[in-house]
Amino acid sequence: MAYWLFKSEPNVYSFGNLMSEPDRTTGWDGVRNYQARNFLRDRVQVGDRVFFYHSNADPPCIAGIAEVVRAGHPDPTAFDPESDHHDPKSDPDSPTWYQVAIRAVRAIEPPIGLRELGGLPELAGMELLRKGSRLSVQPVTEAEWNAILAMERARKKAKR
DNA sequence: GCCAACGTTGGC
DNA sequence: GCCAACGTTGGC
Repeated sequence: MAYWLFKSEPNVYSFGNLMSEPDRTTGWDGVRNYQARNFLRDRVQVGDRVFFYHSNADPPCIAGIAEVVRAGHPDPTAFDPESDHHDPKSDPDSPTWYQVAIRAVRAIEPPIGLRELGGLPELAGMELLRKGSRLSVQPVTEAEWNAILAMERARKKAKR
């Protein structure tokens, strides 16, 4: 099992939106970056865990955890002229863009802000924290994943 | 709103 | 293949 971080702007699609879906599941469509596409197509597997990150939010934060319920398959919005993500150059016989399906596992409440993450020494090499990082689907190491969950537990404990 | 960092496009 | 111009991302 591998770990990932998926970015979404909450005013477009939030973790709350995912929780409200039938079966709390959605297709992660609309990714139009080749590096992110390669991860979705080739690397993300059923059972992998995902941090759901809110970008362009106040504050930017990890808002929840999801699991992958379907591995990479062609993104149907690329072929839909009505979609904002329509790509007329993508050939259905050789699709350019891929999606996976994810299901919400649980919210992280309150969310863990980017600034909190920046204070964790274990995350010094994390892609999310790299200046200028824009990758919307990014791998998370097991050490990074565990450090973030440990911070969440420590926070709960401190509140009691 | 600003702007740095980044990815893509297209002329050459 | 180079690289300038452009559009986008995303924190602040």
